Amino acid sequence: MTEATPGRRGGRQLPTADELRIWRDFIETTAALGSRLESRLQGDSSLSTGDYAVLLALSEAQGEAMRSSELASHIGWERSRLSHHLGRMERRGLIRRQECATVPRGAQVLLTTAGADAFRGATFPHLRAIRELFVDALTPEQIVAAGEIATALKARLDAPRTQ
Amino acid sequence: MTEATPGRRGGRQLPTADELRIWRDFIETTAALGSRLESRLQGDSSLSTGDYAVLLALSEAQGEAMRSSELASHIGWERSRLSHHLGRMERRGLIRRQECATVPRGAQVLLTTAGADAFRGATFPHLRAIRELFVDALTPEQIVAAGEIATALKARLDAPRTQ
DNA sequence: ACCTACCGGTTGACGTGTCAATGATGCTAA
DNA sequence: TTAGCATCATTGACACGTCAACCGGTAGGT
Repeated sequence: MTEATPGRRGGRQLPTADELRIWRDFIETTAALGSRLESRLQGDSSLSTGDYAVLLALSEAQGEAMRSSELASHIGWERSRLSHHLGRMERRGLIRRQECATVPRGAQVLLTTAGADAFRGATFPHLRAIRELFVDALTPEQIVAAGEIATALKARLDAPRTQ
Repeated sequence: MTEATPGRRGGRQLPTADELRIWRDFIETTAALGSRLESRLQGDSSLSTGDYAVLLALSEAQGEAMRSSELASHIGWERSRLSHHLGRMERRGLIRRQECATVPRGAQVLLTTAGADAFRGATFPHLRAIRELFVDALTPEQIVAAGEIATALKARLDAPRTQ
């Protein structure tokens, strides 16, 4: 729709100065928002957002357990990243790993009671921080717009041709 | 304005399910956009976005040189982070460091010719990637909205009380 | 039976980021 | 003068992410 006429808009190769200024504001602010959330979570619960994502997925799984690669695809991580992270979480006693009986070569990831406790303690302050720093910072219309922008950006990222 | 009546909106402590879904889409997509830009830049020029930020600042400085802490505050980094990064960039020959004549204990950061070349080679593909993945993915109205959202989020992040 | 190819998971190397501690230097006040 | 004290920059320890290599095992084809 926006790309119907390659004459004006599609012909340009580079962003304008205004577009570039908005781009920088946008990417830097969202990155800063992410790190602020990260450090709030860290201070409130000694968990990273990565820890939180893993614990959330395990909490919602039946038996509070999942196969490793299943967990990886559920939270959208590479297997290697998850393996490293699980190693660190295991050292801190948040999860356990054991061989999977049903699937050969599969590894079950189990929530420990310490992990479940940490997750429960982290949830409320984390959601409150999301509300303070994101929801309350925007008007309802802006929240809707943010959702639409995310959808549009995601569609472009997932599009095969543009790489 | 939005916060005038604590009855409906200000009274709630936690985000709604819809708000939370938008939050996740938003933060995950912007993070993915950042990493895609990162890997595009890496592939096109063997520079990271951190390298690019440093080289951009130095290119625009008179004499293609800046004092270290000046550079740090210009691109919004902690001095420690910059010091580590400059060490890696120096190993790759992109910059040089030397004692500053004017300021005692100050360190001048200088662009090398290799650094300037790398920056020149990286600029065009980087800006093109920004256009493809951000500008072209959004309607003009969405770009404006993205700028306003970034401004609102930044204002909240900078507000002292909410921390 | 054997070779190959894939699959699930781990590991190592390295770049990156934060935090806290450490020099090195100049300023200021007892 | 000397005892703090702030400032500029670096360093070390550690968490985190990606990439490529690896390992053990199952499955298919010959």
